[in-house]
Amino acid sequence: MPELPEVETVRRSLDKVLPGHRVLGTDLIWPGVVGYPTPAEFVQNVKGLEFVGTGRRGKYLRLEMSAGKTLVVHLRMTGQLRYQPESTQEAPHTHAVLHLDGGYKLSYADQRKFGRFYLAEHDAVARIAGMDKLGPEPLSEDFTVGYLLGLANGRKAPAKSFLLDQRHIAGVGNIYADEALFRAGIVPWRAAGSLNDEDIRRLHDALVAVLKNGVDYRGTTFSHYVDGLGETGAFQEHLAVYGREGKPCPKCGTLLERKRIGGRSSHYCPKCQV
DNA sequence: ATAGACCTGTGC
DNA sequence: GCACAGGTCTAT
Repeated sequence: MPELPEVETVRRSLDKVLPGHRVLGTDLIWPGVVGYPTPAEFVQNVKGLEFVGTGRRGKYLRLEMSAGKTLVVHLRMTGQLRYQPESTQEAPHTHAVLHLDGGYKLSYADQRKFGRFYLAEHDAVARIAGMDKLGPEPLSEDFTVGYLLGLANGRKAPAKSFLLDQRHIAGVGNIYADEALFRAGIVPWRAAGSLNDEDIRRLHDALVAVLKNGVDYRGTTFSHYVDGLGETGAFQEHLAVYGREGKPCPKCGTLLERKRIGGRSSHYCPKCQV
């Protein structure tokens, strides 16, 4: 599921309701969800902590807590983090429930069990969760055309794989990479180093625009993605190419195609993208 | 760079 | 039965 726009939408939804709540206790239904520390330590350490704020780095959600601790959550493909009343029936595949004061709970469901929780001191949690090698945030001022130009220079990797590398840009996933390449008119298999200045500028602008667009529409829901209050996104109604193979290109009407690039399905228009 | 691993489910 | 699914890590 979640790429930058989805994780950002989860963050914004939880930011309205979570701060101020204290953790009374945790049900770890499937202990494997805890990446750090041990499941028993996690349950012990999180008890009594209060949520104080939220943050996001790439696809990692940061829930800042009292006592200088941070709970990092990565939803991977099918993770769902929901703030809901204690009385709400748990969704299928619920692996962890943090019981909060005030009659609420924070429930984590994940069909494929890829997502992970990490709890550590504020300044150590990034390293532990593996988020210390992330590239710049694409919606920040750090992400410039010049940065992308220098980064792509000499790279043989396909543009698609180049965009998905979290060390290059944090938070871009399969949907938004395909959408950005379409908007920039670049086929996904073009070597990143073969893109000229004008290509890179278009790619940069397309990436920023499509990610902003995704955030504005509160993410893309195919089957699993929901925000922190269980609401689906709406960007699936505005996708140009992703998941639309065999359908007409919104620009030229040519039938869209799909190819595997770098092990991931890539959707493109054979006429608009070169 | 590609394949396999991690998991469970859906659709053809 | 097989392919495929929003992600990332490891091994070859």
